[in-house]
Amino acid sequence: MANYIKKCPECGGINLILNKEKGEIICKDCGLVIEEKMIDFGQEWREFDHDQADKMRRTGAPMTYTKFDRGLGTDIGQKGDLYKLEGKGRNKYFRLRKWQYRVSTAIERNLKLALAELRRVSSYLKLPKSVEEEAARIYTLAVQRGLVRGRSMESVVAGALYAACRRHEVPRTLDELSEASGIDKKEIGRTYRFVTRELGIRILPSNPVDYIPRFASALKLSPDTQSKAVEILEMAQKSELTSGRGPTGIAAASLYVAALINNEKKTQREVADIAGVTEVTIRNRYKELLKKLNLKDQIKKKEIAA
DNA sequence: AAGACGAAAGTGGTTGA
DNA sequence: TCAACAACTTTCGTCTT
Repeated sequence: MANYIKKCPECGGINLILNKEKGEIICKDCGLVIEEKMIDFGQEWREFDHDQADKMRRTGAPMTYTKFDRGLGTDIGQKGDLYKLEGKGRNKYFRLRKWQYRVSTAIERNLKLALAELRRVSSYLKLPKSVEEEAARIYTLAVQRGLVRGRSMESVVAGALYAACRRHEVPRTLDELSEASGIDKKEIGRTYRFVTRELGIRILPSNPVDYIPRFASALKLSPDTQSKAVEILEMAQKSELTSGRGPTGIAAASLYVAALINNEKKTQREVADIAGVTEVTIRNRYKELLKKLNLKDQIKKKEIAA
């Protein structure tokens, strides 16, 4: 797995960090995110249950859910799968099979359109291929279960993408999804919750740390500040300042404080815009951070030194 | 003049009876 | 199903640099 890029185009630094899971290469010297869309070296699928496992584990040519006819139309309820199912799963499959027989052409048409849309949004957001795959799979499952009925195709696509991002710890905010897909934020949230609940997809609360590199890069903060922010974030988590709070707000506040400490001051407004929260939220988090951790000292010291 | 701060009122979502 | 509730936003006035 070679690193194709040897030097940072921004600063010429050679200190490049490869983040496999997020599909990112980050320059350690200037913090520039060089490549976000690179191939993912890890396992790019998740297995919900054993028949999924059989389908997804593979030797030989890869199959992909981003192609509309994969997993649909031709092979639901084929012999091999049925033997491995029992009870509820078996019934479900019989049901699906009958259902699918009737409307398979409609589903195919739907999928073809939806996956085109999915690819469009995904590339707009520069999401790793692995996330796109996951989203495609979620969407496929959703269609098979008839969850799209009564909802716009686009919103389900957006919801699936959002869920896929979360599962792969490459979180995008609802705002970003909304901008990319042109769907109302609330609508995405709604379908996202609905789909994940119906499909029994368990999503961990997103970790604020995952937002840091992207925000830091967008704010052109030094890698030093970036790691400082992560440090602060970890301290905050230990002090249980993070539970129940919006992860983006916490990430933003940590960055803001880190920037202060490192004399790279950004205004609250700037940070707030990038993170998609308001200044007020940053202030509140910021206040809590100062109070619970003794960061005050660190900032004071800097002021005196300066 | 711009940024930081905080109070007050409003919004959408979750929770628990 | 409804009301209480927490988190977050919007708006606005005041203080600081």
